[in-house]
Amino acid sequence: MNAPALKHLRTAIHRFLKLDDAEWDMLVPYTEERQLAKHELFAVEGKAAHEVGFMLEGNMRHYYTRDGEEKTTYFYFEGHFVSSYISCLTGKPSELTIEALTDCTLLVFKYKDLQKLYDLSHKWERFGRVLAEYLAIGLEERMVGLLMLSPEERYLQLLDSNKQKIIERIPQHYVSSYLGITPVSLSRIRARLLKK
Amino acid sequence: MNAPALKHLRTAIHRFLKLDDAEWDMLVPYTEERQLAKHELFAVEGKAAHEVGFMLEGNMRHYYTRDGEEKTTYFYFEGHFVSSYISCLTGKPSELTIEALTDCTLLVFKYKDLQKLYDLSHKWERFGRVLAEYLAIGLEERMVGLLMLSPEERYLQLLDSNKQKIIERIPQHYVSSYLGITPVSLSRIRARLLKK
DNA sequence: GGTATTTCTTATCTTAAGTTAACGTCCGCA
DNA sequence: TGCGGACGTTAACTTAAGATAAGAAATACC
Repeated sequence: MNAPALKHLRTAIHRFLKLDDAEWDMLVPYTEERQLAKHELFAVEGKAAHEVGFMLEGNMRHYYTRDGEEKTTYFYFEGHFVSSYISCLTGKPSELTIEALTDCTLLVFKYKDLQKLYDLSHKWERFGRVLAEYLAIGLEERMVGLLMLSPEERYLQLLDSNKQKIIERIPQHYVSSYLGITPVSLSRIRARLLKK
Repeated sequence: MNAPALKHLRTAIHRFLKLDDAEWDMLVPYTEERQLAKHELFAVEGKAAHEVGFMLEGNMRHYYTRDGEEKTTYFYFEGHFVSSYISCLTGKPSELTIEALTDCTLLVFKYKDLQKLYDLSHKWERFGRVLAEYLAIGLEERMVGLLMLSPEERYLQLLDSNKQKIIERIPQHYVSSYLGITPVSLSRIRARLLKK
């Protein structure tokens, strides 16, 4: 077992709620470290997803496909959970694909093992609740941004976030589709902002 | 106690998970029926929210305010839960206002009472998880629609949903801001569609 | 190191949405 | 019942984004 990796995960979980050692130990045997090479996939559209990952290193994106075009709607960074979570929850085929943008290191566990913990432990069930609540809060913020801000404002907001350095290293056409605009449009917005 | 109202709520909860009578009875004493007149508010921007409602009758909207302008981002219908849920979760002041669009009848309970149930009962904790997951799934769908569909497609999608009849009775400028466009724009889209 | 591919920018043209304003209709309320 | 305000439509104009294409820059890969 990779102790620093597990410690990293435990710290991340503790941002949601504190687990005592016994509770934490329930998860450990189910975790497995995994490497993904750049461009490898963690979830594939059309296939039901069964796993949840925790990002130790690297970053990933997820995208939907429409009319043959990929629409990137989310990025994952170090310290985040990564999963086609809705597919895990519903058991239906994933509507999205998750791709490694760089070489990545993950801790992976199966969703059904997490469900076992939900069954066995009220505390883990609570973790599941708080995780879903956290997810919902993030999605709500994102949605409000899409409804209330212009593409330019959304881009500035993204740069303001603490992920600016990483964003700058992500291919721009992925960022543009995250913002809901075309790559050409983002390029123009950037040119406009430079002049100011 | 209003038995049909409670039955309606129980049925709605059972869509998430089944409660036995003892579990259900834990909630009942905390519920209270409430009438809201058209234009009355259920949550107010700037004030922390403490309540969760269940809609027995009528419909509501929630909106954010920006530059003095109201942006409607959600509608609530009969059989839905209504709450400034994020404010309840975080304890922070609500960023949104919830307004009755028609006279409404609600069953209301306090979020802190729900939290008590979370503490007392694994099963209720699970309800909280499933509710949050349901919320997240809905928000994800909404977000993907905003990113991948044109305003016209979003409007058609909204009409296709099972709420068409109700949507048609909601003032159009609320619908337009739900779609992320101006009232003028929605009016043009409608004119365009009529010609087809 | 050099070639091929991907990515980003720039330009042109088209299309649609934003803005503002005018007008008609409907509705609530005095 | 009549007045005032809210709502929806239409029109004219402005602004910005989409589509397409071409070229430059960066990157990947042999």
